[in-house]
Amino acid sequence: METKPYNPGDVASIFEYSKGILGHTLRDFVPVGYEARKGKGGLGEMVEEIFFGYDKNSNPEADFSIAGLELKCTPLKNSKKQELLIKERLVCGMIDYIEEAGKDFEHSHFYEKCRLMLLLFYLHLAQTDKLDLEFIYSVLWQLPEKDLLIIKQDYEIIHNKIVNGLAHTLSEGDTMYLGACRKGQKGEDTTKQYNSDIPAPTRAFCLKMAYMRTILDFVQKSGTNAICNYKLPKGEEAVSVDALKSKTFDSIIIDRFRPYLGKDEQTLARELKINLSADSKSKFYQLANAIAHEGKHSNINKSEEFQKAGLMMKTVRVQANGKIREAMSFENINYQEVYDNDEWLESRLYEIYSSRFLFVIFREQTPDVRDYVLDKVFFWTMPQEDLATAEDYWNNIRTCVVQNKIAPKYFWKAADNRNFHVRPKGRDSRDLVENPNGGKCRKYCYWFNNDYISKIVNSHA
DNA sequence: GCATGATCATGC
DNA sequence: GCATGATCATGC
Repeated sequence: METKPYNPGDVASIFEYSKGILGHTLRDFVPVGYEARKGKGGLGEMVEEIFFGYDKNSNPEADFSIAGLELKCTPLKNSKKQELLIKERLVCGMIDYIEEAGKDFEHSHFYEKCRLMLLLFYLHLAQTDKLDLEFIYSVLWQLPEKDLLIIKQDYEIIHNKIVNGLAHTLSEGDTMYLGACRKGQKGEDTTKQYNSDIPAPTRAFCLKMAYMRTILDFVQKSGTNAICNYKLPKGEEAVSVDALKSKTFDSIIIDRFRPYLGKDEQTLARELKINLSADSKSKFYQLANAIAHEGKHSNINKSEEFQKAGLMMKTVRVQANGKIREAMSFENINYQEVYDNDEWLESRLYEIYSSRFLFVIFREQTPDVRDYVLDKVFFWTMPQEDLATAEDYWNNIRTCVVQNKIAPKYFWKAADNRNFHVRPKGRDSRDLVENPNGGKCRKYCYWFNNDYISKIVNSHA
């Protein structure tokens, strides 16, 4: 048997050896006359063959199966500011609905292969031969115990839908870290599912974008020599490991609100020991944050789990007449991002709108008295059909930005009644930002229309 | 009365 | 200084 420059049965040895590819492309190692593989998975196979000297023909088994290690190559991209960004969610195996229905988490393909991964981040460049892509980071990623608890809960949510013949209703927004993402030609392929005749879109297990970003964040902060298992540098934890052992993440959060349901602003402020300034525009958010975060001063949207999951808490006020007075704003449109990226599924807006939301509803008791009480709390994700509308919305925004038409008359308005609109959001009218077409322009942000929020709130008892 | 544009407190 | 999470304020 051929000797390798590393010990194929030893994780640490493989990891050490892998660092030799950093700053290089496969071209630096490729033998004369090597025939490049095609397709998306081709890069990983070529790394095994060319860099690790792995002979597929003599051993068709999984990557480094002796060491229990899964090799994954995953792309980064450069922003216009030359920052490295995650390009894609990490796909961790197609889901065969029929086969998966008979499994449990501990026997799932995901658990068996992805608990311990050697991640090789490379820089994606369009129209570039795979042999010429540069490898940037190598990280040995062992899913931390706490993440595994959440991922197991994610798996069970996905598995339940599969078993109940609801695979066609799966959505990446159903779950926290482990997602069931669409896969296949234009994301339109369907396949046979378990326990139902309804064809379901083909999907794969994946570690979602937000989770991948925290891995990249870890690598960049600790250097490529570090072996996983880390604490998120900023942001406190929302829930403890111990709590996750007996309850789901969702129920832990929801249960924190129960003792406060029906209570008004002043009572909540008193019980939560918060000094609210009367003219704060985000005082209901502050109250909700104190409840959800168990009195912690920090913003729960910045907590470890909310960040890793891309989960967002939003508060809504419902007037006594049942109407929602205010539309809901999201972050400012990053014109450069919109300008640079022409893929809806890779857009920041898609990430925001396909993420999970924790809605906290306050309801006015007496018309025009503003005596709001905490009314209800629920998790929500945007339905597929609304995401399709969101794609049109994003296409319009992108056209506006690319054609340098960054003004209200070109954007969707609330009056257009299409769920979403664009409106200013800045310190004041002189608050400007760089226009990718040159010069400066006003700040605008993404919004939900009032009636769209109404629909969401009313669909939850 | 509501859609649209304008603006604010806060925290990092 | 600026992003965040919003609400205010006015003109149609």
